[in-house]
Amino acid sequence: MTTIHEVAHAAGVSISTVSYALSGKRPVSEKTRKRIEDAVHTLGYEPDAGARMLAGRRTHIFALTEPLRADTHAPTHMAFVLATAVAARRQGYDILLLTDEQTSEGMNRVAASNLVDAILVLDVAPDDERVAIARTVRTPTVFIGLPDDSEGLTCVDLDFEAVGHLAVDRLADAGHERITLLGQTEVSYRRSNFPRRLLHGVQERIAARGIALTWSVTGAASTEPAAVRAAAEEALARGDRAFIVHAVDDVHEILLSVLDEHGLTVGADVAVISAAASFDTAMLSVPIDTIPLIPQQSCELAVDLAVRSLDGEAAPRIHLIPPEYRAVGSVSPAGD
Amino acid sequence: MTTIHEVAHAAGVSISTVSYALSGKRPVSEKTRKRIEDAVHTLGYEPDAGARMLAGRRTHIFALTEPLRADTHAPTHMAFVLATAVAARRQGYDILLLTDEQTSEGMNRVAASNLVDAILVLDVAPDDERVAIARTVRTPTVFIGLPDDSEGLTCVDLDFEAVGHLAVDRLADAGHERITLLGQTEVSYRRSNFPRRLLHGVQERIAARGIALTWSVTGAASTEPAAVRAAAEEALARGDRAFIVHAVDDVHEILLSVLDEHGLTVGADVAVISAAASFDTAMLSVPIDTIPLIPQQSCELAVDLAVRSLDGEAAPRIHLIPPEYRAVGSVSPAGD
DNA sequence: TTGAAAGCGATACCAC
DNA sequence: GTGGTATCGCTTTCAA
Repeated sequence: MTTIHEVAHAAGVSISTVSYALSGKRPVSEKTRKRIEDAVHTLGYEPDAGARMLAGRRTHIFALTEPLRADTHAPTHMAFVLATAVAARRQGYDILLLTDEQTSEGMNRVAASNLVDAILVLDVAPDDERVAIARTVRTPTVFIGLPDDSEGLTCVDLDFEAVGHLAVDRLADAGHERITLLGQTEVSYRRSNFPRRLLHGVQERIAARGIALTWSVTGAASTEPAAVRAAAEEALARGDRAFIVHAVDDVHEILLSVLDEHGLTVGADVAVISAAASFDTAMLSVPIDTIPLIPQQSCELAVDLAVRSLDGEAAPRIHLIPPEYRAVGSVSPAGD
Repeated sequence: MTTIHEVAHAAGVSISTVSYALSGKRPVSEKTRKRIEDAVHTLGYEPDAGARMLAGRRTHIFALTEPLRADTHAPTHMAFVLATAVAARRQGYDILLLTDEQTSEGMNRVAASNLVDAILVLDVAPDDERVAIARTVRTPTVFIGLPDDSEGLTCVDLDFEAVGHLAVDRLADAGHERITLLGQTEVSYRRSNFPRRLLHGVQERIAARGIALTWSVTGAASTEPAAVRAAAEEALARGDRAFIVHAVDDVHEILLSVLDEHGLTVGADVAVISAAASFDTAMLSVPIDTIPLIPQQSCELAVDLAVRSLDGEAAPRIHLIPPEYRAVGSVSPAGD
């Protein structure tokens, strides 16, 4: 195993110079730096993780707690995990996985043993038990999601209420006076809080703009596609010609096929907006305007906040990411 | 931060006794052990991870490399990650995530820096680049999956060929002479090797038993359900009354609904076996005999092998897990 | 059955 | 701009 001593010897300098050359925490002359870098390269030197943790006060590891509930949407969840890992790595951090069954035990353990520099919390529930732990632990913690009680916490999330506002505004501006919201599964309105926040945003804005709303909870599209069809059919029967879809990709496809069966053209006869979807809506059979939920955005910001809090910057606060509207032509004036 | 010194002081012993009491590597009298345990408990002591890594030669961390390809089936993949994490934790190990973009770089880095005790490789491709790295690195590596060239490696996987044999045998024993295999997507037959192995097992056995086989590649069920329907319809038109399904849950459901539309009763008019599925086939609308792929099995064995290889046991070799048939009545004699 | 002390391999302070 | 060295907290001989 290559140690810093061997590198120092090969480069003809002391170990402290090697350390400083690598960390950049002290100026090193151009030539010695070059010699050191060469030695590092030819010897394939990589600082020992344990020694670095012990001597420095950084482990260069973040914990990621992810409670995999039965109703977790795997693709979305994976996108968040991946985005977090990539963002962390770019800042020189690795990700240590903390799964269920060890949620509280795991957080306490990694904190007490100084195994990680910070903890990132995924898939936050309204009454998340990890909130209490985050408050007792010394290790900086960043929530990707928003619990009901976020007092004193650092949280990052898409501004779902603003998503609701934005969606309604677009449809209202296009002249629609009746909107159907195809929502998530019933259970997700209880277990998570972002569906509620989006719904709330929508309700606020329809009230302000005098618009009629019908909100339909959808079942899991894969197991009960009939429920989604039924909701779509009823909406059309009611005369609704504007849809906000806050659901998985399958639900979008079902809606699109129902519209197609009725001979309705998206963007002409009927308006559709996909709200807070994290999959690529360009993959749908018909392009749909979208107000995307971008995992990379939330996760990069979360990692940034974690890093900054290690440097003493960053006071606890909630960071709501403003939504962005991406038009591709699925919304047009009503009745045109 | 609580250190081993404080624990030793509180218990009135030396730090070495504390260390031994906790590791159990040296006998400690009952009373002193009790005193130490009490001190540990009241002080909330947890050994410093960095110090432990440096002094001991174990980090108590396993790396898990998971290349998330575009065609990765998220739920299955998550099941494997989760199963690995749980199994590792039970043996006192945490999981460090190594994603794409850093596959080779990551493996080399964690190995060179002694960050992990072993590396677990998920989602193995036939010509996986991680095979070469595993051979150059000192860190013990266990593959969960089987690459084409597995010389000198430790691999764990379901015996997919045996799954093929078993499925054909059951159908043949029930008197079926014509079988349709609804397989995976085309791309997975190129990118992975377990679909090929299952197919091969099926082909071997139908040849041996003189049975006619039609193999259909299915598209992604969610985006091209029509392709799956078509394959099922053709099979019925051909007169096939026995199906082996090696695909995601959606494909199963489509087949079942086609059978239903034709007035065919599973287990009476037609035989269906689900091969190597990792989801719960009891959740399907009609119960189906299954030869399951159990992530927990592979992952637990893999973790076991990793742990054992640290103790110098376990020589490199391939571990194929024998398949198991679970009958629920979806297979019966042909033409009855 | 228990204790003293020598490392483990970095970081970062104190000198020069 | 560079070098010496105390230090981090634990594991593990070596001794008693």
